[in-house]
Amino acid sequence: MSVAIENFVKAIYKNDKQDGNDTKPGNIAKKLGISNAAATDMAKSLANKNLINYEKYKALELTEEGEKLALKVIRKHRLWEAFLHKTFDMSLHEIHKEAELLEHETSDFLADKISTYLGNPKFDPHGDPIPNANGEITTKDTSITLSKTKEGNAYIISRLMSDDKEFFDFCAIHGLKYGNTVIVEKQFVKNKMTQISINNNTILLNEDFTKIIYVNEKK
Amino acid sequence: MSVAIENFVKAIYKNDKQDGNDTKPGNIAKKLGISNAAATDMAKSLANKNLINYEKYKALELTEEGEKLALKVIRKHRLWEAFLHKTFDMSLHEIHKEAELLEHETSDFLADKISTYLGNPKFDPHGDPIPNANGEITTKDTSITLSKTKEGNAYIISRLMSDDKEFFDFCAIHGLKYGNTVIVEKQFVKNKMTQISINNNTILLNEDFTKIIYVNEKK
DNA sequence: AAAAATATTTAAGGATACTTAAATTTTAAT
DNA sequence: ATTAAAATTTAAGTATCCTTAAATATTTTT
Repeated sequence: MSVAIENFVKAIYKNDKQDGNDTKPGNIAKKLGISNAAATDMAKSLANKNLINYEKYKALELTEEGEKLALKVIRKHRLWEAFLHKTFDMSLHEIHKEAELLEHETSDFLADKISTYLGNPKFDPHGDPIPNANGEITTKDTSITLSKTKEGNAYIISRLMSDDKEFFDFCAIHGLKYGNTVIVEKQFVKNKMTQISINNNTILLNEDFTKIIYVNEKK
Repeated sequence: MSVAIENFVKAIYKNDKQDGNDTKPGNIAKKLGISNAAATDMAKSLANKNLINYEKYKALELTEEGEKLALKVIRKHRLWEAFLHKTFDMSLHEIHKEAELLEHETSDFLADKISTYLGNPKFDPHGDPIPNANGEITTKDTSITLSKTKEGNAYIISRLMSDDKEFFDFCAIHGLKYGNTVIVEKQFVKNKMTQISINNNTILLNEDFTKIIYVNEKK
């Protein structure tokens, strides 16, 4: 499948299963940086290939085949991220950029080699789950966003759900990293801000960030 | 630049500097598996982009810029080959296939990371020279093809110049590998065959193979 | 040097993945 | 329930990279 098609099914999958956005053409178009008209065109074309179900004016739905393709691409993306992070010590933003390109030119054979080499990891360095070779993905996620944590508790960062360089740079500077511990000092409910302590520093995060940082309570 | 363009300049470079074929559109078309007409079209388009000099009915010539691009792609290809061979122990044929895809989606930044990781190697597992980040390539090659060796002498394999799976499979089976030693037992000049000994086995190679296996005399 | 063979170019056209602008449908507001 | 706003679709068109078939130029043979 072409790069455009792979990115299209990936965008549908992510909107649907991850970001909780709807999957109408306009939303997919925005995510991919193409016009609405182009998204409608692609939707028809993918329906012909039996990758999605398309009804005019309705949200786009992946078929079983379409979801399989999306999961394959996501698998390759996240395996590359894990690999580049480990092998070349590249930043969260860098690995995302490179993986975004490599994912489309990676054979299933090579993906399996990378996976084996890494010990078949279940999560990438952002904490995103890596589908296995059969397209099975760990979805049972008990973690919550920082915005929903309780004052006084300690949490372990489980996921940094973003593609944004500024966010990753911020995280790198302040030690917000997969596996690290944060203490929630105060929830400013009205202002939708959260005050946390990490590495003995206090920082105040607004909703933009507390909604994409996932954590598990530390016991 | 697009995949098609990168492959086009690469094909010109290889025909010209490596395989000693001429670089008229027809020859490039054959190498790339496209029609002659498509090659002519591309030639005009690349000339517009100042990647080649194009005169009707003449051989295609890379401009300085075009050669730079070709060397960049070749660098990425050969770095990937070296990397995949070392890290995942993949065969000569497999690394070629994968590198053929990855080469177009690899940033200069990542290429340099791979190079550093490998200790900035000058040759890939086929013995092909790897251009450095400035596009400089080791061309002073003192090696000769097996077809030109002398009876009774011992040689070290320095290069297996091919993209062909059958050839690589043959090499793998018989221990014909970069760095290994062969003894030339007999040259059948008339029949253009060469009898060699490797790992205490005697094998007889015809010209198809002796012209793409390069060696250096062992002292 | 002319004829035959070969290679290259031109011409016309197709598929893919986009664009903008206009028309249509859906959704939200009053 | 209309109307206004927003989103989606259709229509027309573009760029890239390919195709086959026909025209033209070059090269080889005699």
